[in-house]
Amino acid sequence: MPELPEVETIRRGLEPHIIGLRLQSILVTDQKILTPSAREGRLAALEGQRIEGLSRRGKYLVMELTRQYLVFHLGMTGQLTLRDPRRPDSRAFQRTITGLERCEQHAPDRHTHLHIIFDDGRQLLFRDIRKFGRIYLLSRTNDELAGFFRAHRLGLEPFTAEYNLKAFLARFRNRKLRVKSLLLNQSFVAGVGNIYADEALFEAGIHPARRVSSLRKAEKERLFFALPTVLQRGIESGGTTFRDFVNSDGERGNNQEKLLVYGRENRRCLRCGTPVKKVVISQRGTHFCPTCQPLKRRRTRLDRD
DNA sequence: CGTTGATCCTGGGCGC
DNA sequence: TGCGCCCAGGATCAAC
Repeated sequence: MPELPEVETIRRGLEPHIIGLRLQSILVTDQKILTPSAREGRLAALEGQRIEGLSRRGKYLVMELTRQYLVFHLGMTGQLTLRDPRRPDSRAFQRTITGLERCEQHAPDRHTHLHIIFDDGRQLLFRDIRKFGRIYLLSRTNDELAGFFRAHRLGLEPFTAEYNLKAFLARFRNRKLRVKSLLLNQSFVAGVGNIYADEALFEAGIHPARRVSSLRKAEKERLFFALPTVLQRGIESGGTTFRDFVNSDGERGNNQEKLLVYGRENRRCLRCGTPVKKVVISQRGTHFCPTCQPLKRRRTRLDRD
């Protein structure tokens, strides 16, 4: 479930600690998470390369090395944590109450599929219970990164200049799918997943089952502003942890306490008190307030005969 | 091309 | 206590 805010939280946590480090060795214990570009010993080429940058595009985390890019996608349950073997580990990846577990690194276990060992002895561990995560290896010398994102059809990047109202409105075209489905499509706005899609639609007062073609301009504009709002809130709260997300220090996020509809089925809407409903759209659990996000436009004086 | 639905994967929660 | 069942969902791919 790592979406843009969770990946950005990890990026910000790792960046100050790993820039400048040299990769000493890579240990792979499950090839499943490696795409063909990173398989069959190709990761050995990383040894000796230095980390020059750590960036993010949508839900992808990009480690910029001397000659190559190591690209991570965390899928549903992917975790990237730093570990110093000279320091004590937390006992296990136990579920803990938010805030209790502070800066406790975790020892590798049977779900840890990749170890990157740095020249100072520290390790970056990739752990992924459901193995939906993927690791890609790209050339940096003949820059394959832009082509990679093009091939994966990544759309507008929030918090950049390309995320502007004109480009946003242009991406609706004459599409017929439901607005929730559009938000989950990474070729629309990159980095939005199930949680933040529901939150943005609540923020914008739009029913998730609305057909995109039925949206009025004012509604599209509200959505344009709602998306960065909920994403920014997620980043500032250190990401959303329902079960598996932890930051690079092994800590849980706090944004689950700030969510307005996601995971609040049958509980009262925090704005109006109506019980929050949950339906399935595009095979995804979808939460909304039937009052704040009406499916049909309420009749107003102007609508009457 | 646009859209929908199956698929991958594991642990947790539930009913019995 | 334990078993079987079902659910959670991001991206990809097949099908229409």
